Amino acid sequence: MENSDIKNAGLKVTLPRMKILELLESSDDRHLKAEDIFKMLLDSGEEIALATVYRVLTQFEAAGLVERHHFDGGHAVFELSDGTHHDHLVDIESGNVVEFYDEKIEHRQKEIARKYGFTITEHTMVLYGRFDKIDK
Amino acid sequence: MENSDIKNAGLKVTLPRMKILELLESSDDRHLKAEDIFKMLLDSGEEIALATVYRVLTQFEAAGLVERHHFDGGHAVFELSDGTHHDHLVDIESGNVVEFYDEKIEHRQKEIARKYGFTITEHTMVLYGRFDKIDK
DNA sequence: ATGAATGCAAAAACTTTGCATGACG
DNA sequence: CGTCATGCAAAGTTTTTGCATTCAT
Repeated sequence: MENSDIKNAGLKVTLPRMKILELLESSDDRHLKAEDIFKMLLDSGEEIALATVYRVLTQFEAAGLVERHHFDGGHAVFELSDGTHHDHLVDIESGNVVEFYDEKIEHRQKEIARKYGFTITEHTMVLYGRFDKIDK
Repeated sequence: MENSDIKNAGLKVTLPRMKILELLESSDDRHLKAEDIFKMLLDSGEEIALATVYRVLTQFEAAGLVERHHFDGGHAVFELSDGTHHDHLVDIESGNVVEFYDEKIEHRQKEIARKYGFTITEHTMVLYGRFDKIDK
């Protein structure tokens, strides 16, 4: 259960934290803005402040529970981290996000870092574009 | 000269636009925040408004003259586009940015897009980390 | 009980916009 | 000269912070 995740992060198990974590786990859309989360929680009858959402997400990020991404658009999106790294395809029309992982790219990134004498702590790759229409 | 760039973009050649373009061309740091540009111009004695910097950068971006990136940190950085695509190494301590281009990665990205039925219009790859200390 | 977490409101950081004035072609 | 661009200030967004109150342990 997710309570242990919160505890392991050295955080008290509070209602807001549980609700946010539950929402991130159950949401269809894995990539949510703070405001999305805030509104979804309000809609489901929770009492929560937007400031709390930001604070909790920042704590979860520090604990490695979630990842914060800055896709184009000037706002951050958060996703539950699943331990494994992955990159993103972002549909510039719908905003839909698809995750992918490619061993060749990961490997090549390491080679590049070595070439530049660079130690990677984190990396993001985002392909912006459109998913082909499936006209039938 | 850069005046033709501005004209080709369908924009009047005004002092603010020229100064911003000149600064982007001459700056040591190729990646600047709007506020950086604003302050640098003020420091060099120009009279300009921050709003103008944002407006001009947005126009330049639309014209393909500059690129806007959203690295981690909640603010956009702008760089003069040189026609060729490249990716970035960002030093998480100093904020220094190094550009690189890797044919293998570009090629692999296209393969991935094809696999997902995705048409890429743009893409960014950022490696965050540290440049190895060169202790002598 | 006591230290941490929350809610609220205010503020901060970044960016956009309305409008009167000024400059380009 | 007409139109487009600028400056200024105000407003919009997104995110952070201070403080009194509430909650978890």
